[in-house]
Amino acid sequence: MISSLRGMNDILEENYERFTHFINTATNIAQKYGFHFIETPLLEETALFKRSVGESSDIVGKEMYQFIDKGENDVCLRPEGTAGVVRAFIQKKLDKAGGTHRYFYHGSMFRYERPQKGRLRQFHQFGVESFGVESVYEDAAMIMMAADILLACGIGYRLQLNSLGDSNCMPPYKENLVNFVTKLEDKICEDCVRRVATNPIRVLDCKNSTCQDLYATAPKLINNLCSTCQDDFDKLKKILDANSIAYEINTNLVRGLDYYSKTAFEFVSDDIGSQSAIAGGGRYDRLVEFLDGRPTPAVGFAMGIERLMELIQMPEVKREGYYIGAMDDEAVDLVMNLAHKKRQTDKTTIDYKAKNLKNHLKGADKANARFCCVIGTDELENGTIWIKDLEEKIENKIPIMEF
RNA sequence: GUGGGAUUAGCUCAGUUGGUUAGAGCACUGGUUUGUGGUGCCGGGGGUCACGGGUUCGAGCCCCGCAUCCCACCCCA
Repeated sequence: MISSLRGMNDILEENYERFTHFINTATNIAQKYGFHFIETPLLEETALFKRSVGESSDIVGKEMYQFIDKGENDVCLRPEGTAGVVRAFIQKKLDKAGGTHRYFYHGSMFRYERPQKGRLRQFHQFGVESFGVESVYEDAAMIMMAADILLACGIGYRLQLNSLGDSNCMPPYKENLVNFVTKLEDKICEDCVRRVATNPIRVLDCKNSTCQDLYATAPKLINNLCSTCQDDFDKLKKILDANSIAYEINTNLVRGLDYYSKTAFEFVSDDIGSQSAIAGGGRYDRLVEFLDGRPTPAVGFAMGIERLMELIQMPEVKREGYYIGAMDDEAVDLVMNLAHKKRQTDKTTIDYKAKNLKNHLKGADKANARFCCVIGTDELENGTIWIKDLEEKIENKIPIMEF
């Protein structure tokens, strides 16, 4: 038997119901916020991700499905969605057109990681990206949209917030931190030594308690923001307060992708194990420029659909449509004919075998039909059909012509 | 990538110190004497015990390998 590749799952049956329910709910809400659907290719030039996500990130450094195609192009399966959307935005010259452009997308992402619960090699994200709005109100709207989607799906969460600063305050802070940590280099753990070289801010997040003690007096970015960043961060908190969105400040929250600046946020669930981030995003004002576009402010977030799936509260399934069965072999052809007619307007289930009434009622239950319709000898003779409303428990016979 | 655990029917799991034809519940399917369901009763199908080796007279059970999933690290959605 050939089975699917490691970390790559099929989505079917009950999982498909959950999956589509989420997509429909999220799509609906994104549209209410004025976002439009965008679809970008799964395969992109490798350079796109190296330049956007950043070569220092784990995603690009060791998790990409990268290969040389038959035309000798260096390509890879997208590990995240933002880079492709930004590329499309620039390619369509919307950066030069000006104005605001808001998109949402959903689809497969690929990362060559060791799978565990909530971490797959092919997984699905729902994401949104907003271009051209510098105002921090847009950051707040993003967070509110994500919160609305989670709420609509009945998913509980904790919202963590941080500011990563901008090109004014981040570089000097980073230098400051590197100096601080470098002095401790012989005392900190191996991972931290590596982090100093790749993504220094991550050391603050280290789980090693020795490291944590050493970093207690480390400079915090949140105390070193420039006035613009500080004002925006304060304003963001005010907007969220005014709209009853609860949050906690996590000064160690660092997005793993290099392109983020200023607002960074993460929605976390305590009910799905160690892979607890269910949505994450933030502002990325410099990314369009990095990818050769005209400087354009932007903000976005992405949600991990598989992680949300088991948290989604599914709406109660209601009885729907018709079930039609025959109690006599001679009636089967007629049943088939009626079903074809009924299917033009309603969901209709049909049993091809003649059975007694009890079994048809059982079948109608199993199909979760609202109406159980049966044709037996009596009905054949009189040209009628027996119909029972399984919810209201009302039954009657009507002429077949009126069915 | 590192360390640990698990793997028996479609699903959730039993399976004794290694010993005959490997079990249960649920699900599926059929019947239930006269046309009333979701919740009665009786029956039926379904397993290369993940896979590959080894030890043994004999392996679901012991040993080695491998795959997948799970947990932690790491990372992130």
